[in-house]
Amino acid sequence: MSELQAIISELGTDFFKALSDPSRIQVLLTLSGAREPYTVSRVAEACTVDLSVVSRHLSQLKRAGIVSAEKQGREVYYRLNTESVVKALRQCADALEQCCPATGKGPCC
Amino acid sequence: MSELQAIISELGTDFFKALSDPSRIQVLLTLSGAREPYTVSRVAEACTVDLSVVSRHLSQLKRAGIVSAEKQGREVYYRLNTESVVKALRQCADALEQCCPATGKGPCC
DNA sequence: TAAAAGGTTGCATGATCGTGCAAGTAATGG
DNA sequence: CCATTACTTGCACGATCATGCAACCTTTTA
Repeated sequence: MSELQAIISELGTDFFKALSDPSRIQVLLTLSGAREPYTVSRVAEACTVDLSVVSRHLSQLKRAGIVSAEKQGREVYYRLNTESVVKALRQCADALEQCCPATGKGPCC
Repeated sequence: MSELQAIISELGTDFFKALSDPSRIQVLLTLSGAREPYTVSRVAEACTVDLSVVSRHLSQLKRAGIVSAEKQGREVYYRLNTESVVKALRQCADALEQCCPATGKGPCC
């Protein structure tokens, strides 16, 4: 099994699926611009869809490992898992490049 | 508009959507292991779904800029756009990191 | 204890999507 | 020419999905 396949299998398609919806991207961008963890309500303020929808999107992003949640009282604070997302993207890029380097020495190009 | 938003907007959700299906990942992995461009039939041999489905997936990957196609006679040769995909992944990672560096000096973490 | 606030979940609906089969198109070969 | 090969596209079907509303659960507050 190739390096690339191992990485993608580990990530699962859930990672990319989580990034494949405009509303979820809006949620992600909102969190990326936040100076501190945001509550669901706060995220929803920046979105056009219903709060319940935002809640579901946040759950999905959490399942994909893209955000983390911490409950405090009746509020839930979400934050972007910047490090792990960056790491995942770079691992994909590295594995892809290793398989097919720009030098043209790789197997596929 | 943030750097991250600019990059994601330019990529479009089609990029991530193209990577969010197991069959398309199978197509991508097949091409990533290919030593030269593959015809649709050749890709389909490595996949479990119908050839017509593979044809559609390749079209979608092409629309997302992930693969390129070149017609020669009655055959169509597909190859992975390694460089541009790697570039896109790295740009996302860089923009995300710039927004939220691991040093904790960023706005969101 | 009752009311209110913050989130989550059930439900229904309309839309998109993945799939296979069959028909169609284009190029090659007899 | 007609048949074959390589691929694309129309069509139908079942599954998944995004969404909003309402009901619900949990925690705080009056």
